[in-house]
Amino acid sequence: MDIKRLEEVFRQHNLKVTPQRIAIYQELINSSEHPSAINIYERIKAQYPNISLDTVNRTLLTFAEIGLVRIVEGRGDPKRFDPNLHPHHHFRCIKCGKIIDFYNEEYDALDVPSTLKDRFIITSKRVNLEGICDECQTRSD
Amino acid sequence: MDIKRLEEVFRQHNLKVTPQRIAIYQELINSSEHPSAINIYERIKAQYPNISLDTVNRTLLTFAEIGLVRIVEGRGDPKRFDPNLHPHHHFRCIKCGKIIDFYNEEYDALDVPSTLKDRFIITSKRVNLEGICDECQTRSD
DNA sequence: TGCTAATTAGGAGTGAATCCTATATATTGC
DNA sequence: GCAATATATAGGATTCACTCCTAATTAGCA
Ligand SMILES: [Mn+2]
Ligand SMILES: [Mn+2]
Ligand SMILES: [Zn+2]
Ligand SMILES: [Zn+2]
Repeated sequence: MDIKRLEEVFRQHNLKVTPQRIAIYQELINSSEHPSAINIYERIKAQYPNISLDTVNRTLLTFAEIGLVRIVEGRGDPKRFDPNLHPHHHFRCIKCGKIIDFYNEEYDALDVPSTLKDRFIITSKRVNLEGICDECQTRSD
Repeated sequence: MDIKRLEEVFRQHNLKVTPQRIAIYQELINSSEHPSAINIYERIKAQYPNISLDTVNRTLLTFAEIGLVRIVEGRGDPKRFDPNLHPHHHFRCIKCGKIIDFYNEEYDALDVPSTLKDRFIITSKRVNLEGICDECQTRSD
């Protein structure tokens, strides 16, 4: 998503176009490891030495609210953010915490059981795999 | 799982059989809403007024390590624990945080893509649905 | 029954997230 | 462009969920 389009999205949601918001989004799409708010905060300080963690965090949560990013599913540790809105799934390493995207049409096409569809509004369906990544297997040999 | 079997499991893992461990496990299987450590702590204080949160938390994490419970996947808020080890999946309400079990053989039978199987050791495969539960739909009408 | 290593209670410490509020700024209407 | 104003931000305080520390307790074993 280019900046023009990003600014449009902000305006569509009555969010002011601020340099901080743009920088935070850019930092997020420039990283592929599903960073946390603090990751983004540390990196963005090079550009904006005075930015506050609260701004980064609040902004990322706002992005999640308007559907511009997703919060990755995990097991209770710091929230990690994902700017990739294409249907995809995750593998998470239980040793090092790395989260790797993968694409799979069978998973995308899974039906939601009608007992659930009838009772709930389903807004997200993801397959999450966990295990030990290649690097961690080597490391612990 | 009855207490006899639970004590066996503890011993198999060289964990001492303590009343706290048993009480924490019982409290967990008596609840179906995937409670957090603090939920369990609050409830168990009726029985053990002096139990510490650290004990509850440490014990639940130990249980997770030996595979006696699972930590539910969520979006970064307090860890929630699940004593149900049968293959099953979760629907989580994004409004009230309720987590509901469901069983689905199609989901259980999903193949892991070989590109992942070759590279990683897969220890868990779950389908997570999110959305708005029936009660929250009514409430916000 | 006594020894020893594991476990616990309770308090301190940590780190992420959130709240508070004075200041700054993007947007709107002139 | 300029002023008005509603929104957003910085920075510090606070909250909350853990996590660590250590002395006292206890389970398991000889
Ligand atoms: Mn992703
Ligand atoms: Mn469950
Ligand atoms: Zn790893
Ligand atoms: Zn709900």
